[in-house]
Amino acid sequence: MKPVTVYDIAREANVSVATVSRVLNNTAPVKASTREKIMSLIDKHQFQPNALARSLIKKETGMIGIILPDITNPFFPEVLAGLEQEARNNGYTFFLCDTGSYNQDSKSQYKRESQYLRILAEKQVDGIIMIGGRIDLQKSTREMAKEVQEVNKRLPVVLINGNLPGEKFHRVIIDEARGAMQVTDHLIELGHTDIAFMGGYNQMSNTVQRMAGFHSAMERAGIAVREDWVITGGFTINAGKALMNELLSKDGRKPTAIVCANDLVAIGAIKSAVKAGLSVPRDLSIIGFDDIPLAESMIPELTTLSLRCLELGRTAANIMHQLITKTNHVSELTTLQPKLVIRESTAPPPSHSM
Amino acid sequence: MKPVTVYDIAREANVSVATVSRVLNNTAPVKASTREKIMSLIDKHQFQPNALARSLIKKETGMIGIILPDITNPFFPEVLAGLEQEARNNGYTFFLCDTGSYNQDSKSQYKRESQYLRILAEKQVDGIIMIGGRIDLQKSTREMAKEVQEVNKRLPVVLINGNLPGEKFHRVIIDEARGAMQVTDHLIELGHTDIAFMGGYNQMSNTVQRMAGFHSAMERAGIAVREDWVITGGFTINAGKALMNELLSKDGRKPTAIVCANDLVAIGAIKSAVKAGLSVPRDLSIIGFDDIPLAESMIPELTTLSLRCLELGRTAANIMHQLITKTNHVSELTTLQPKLVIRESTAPPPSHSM
DNA sequence: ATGAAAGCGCTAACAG
DNA sequence: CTGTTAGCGCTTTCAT
Repeated sequence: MKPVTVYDIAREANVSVATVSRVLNNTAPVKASTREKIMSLIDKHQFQPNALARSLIKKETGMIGIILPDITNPFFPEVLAGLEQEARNNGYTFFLCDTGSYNQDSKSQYKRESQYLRILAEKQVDGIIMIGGRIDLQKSTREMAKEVQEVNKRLPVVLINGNLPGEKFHRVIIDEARGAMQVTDHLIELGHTDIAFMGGYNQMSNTVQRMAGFHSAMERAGIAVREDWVITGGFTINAGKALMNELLSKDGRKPTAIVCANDLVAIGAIKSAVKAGLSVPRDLSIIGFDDIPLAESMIPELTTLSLRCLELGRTAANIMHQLITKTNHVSELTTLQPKLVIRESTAPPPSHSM
Repeated sequence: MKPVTVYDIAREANVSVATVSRVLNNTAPVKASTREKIMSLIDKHQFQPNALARSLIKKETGMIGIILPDITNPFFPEVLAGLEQEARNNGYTFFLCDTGSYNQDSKSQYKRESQYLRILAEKQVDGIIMIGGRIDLQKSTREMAKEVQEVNKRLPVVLINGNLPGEKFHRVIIDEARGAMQVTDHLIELGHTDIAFMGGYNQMSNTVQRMAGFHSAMERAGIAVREDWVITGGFTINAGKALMNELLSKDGRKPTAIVCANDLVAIGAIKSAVKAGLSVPRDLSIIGFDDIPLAESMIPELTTLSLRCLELGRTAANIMHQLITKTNHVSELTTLQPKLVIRESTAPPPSHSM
């Protein structure tokens, strides 16, 4: 069954397509009676204007592309929810492009990002938001940056919690180094001195920033960092488990507290620690990063740093909207401050007098 | 800066647009030398064909719309990942439409579903996949069903784990009643007789099915169900907490085991139980439903029923692809069998001799 | 207040 | 192997 078009409506209403278009878009006054007639015809035939044709001429699609590495990591849905909440009111819909880092080598992940970048551009999205992936790399190749720059020339690109060298991008980020300092300070204030850092990847900028914050807090407190207590290996629960096992298997003194690269790692770490017979936080304090919804539901409830994912998403959506409509000048960088959330997984060290 | 079009390429290559189109789509042989020339021009100008124009004429967009109620519930990202994995290879991209049930009354959720249904149709998606929302309702209004039927006439609709009255839809579902029976049987085999059911909503079909499975397993074992131990109130961690508190505050005998409507509720229930001084599973066995990734990472690890989310997504993507390409006849209903995953949150009841 | 006509950027006959 | 031409369904001047 052939879809009905403006022509069908126009013919049946004895008007021109222009008039139909006018009532569709409220773009010019139309006599009440003809408007009525057209409206009822639209209703009768369940007419739905073809958005492709409209977008083709109007040069706007109301579509925003999101490129992210792994939708099953709870951090991303949280940001997405923020994006959606905000952008919905402005009439945008989202293309979700998951590059599927979870079971891929990173090379194919970046290749997939390139693909999606191209596809989204071809589909004429009004803007692209990137989270994770190549924009989290400490050093991305010239080519990887160039691709995004090229896209950025044609349509607005907003980077969430990441960056790319070269030309400046619009970004909204959480001050991660500062967050890591807050987290570490909290541990230090509790009396800890034997503090480890766990998780993430050395080649990723978020990890480097978090580590940097960790280091400066330690330094400021005059505590030496034991480099063999700074171990990386991923952002997943399994990574946390493995890293904790690794840490526990080392000879000699054990840390009394651990700063984790994110909540998932912290959860894995707690898991392994408990399995090894340790009590959290009595024997070992563990602190996360992100504040995903599950953090509050762990036993013990996870002390962590809120990255305010929802606001991150909302802010990005807002900026994107500004960029698309070009209403005001938008500052290149928007920085949100994280917030320490003290719950149950941290306490004074065991040797400490209470 | 004006985007470059096939015309620009054609002019500069001294060929017609048709030839450019031919090399773009490999739709007819082109002399190697002219192909080369065109290719290099494409590369030089970073030409990207406008997918809107192409789709307008080809009547296919490679876009699939997904309508779901809450992306922050980990069940959905898991299904999404499955969809994406499968559909990516067939060249589809996804529109994510989150109706945001998390902080809305249900009325505005359904309104939002209607909106998205319309938007997706207008954007000419090749198909729509629905999960949750109105298709989970025990009784949906005539109107809600009609809307989807109307859409289903114009383009393929696939329902995941739900249904709608009236005209038949293509569906892929998990046998939830059977799953609830497996879960309950597991508890019964452990020696439990005082078993409660917790979570979900009475007006939702998934809850009703799960309850039905629970009831039939109990009946088959000759155990009477205490109706005041069957309590509903949502699918979230907070719902689980509240319901557990409610259960614990009741006078008289307490259940020794609880079947939860999903993992999130189970997590909340464990949380409250532990807070109340109970040990899981020593004092109380708790069993979930879904097997979200976090289930394995709880302490204790959650015994649950795998809904095989990934496969659910993959299967749906496959079916959708068949429907879109009309390659083979696709059976209306595809049923996946769930799988009991025994972990740590269930054990024999306390009074039971070991 | 309305209509005629010219595209938006591309593909697909049809002709050569 | 290549060019010409007619649309896809809609919006938008420019007339009237």
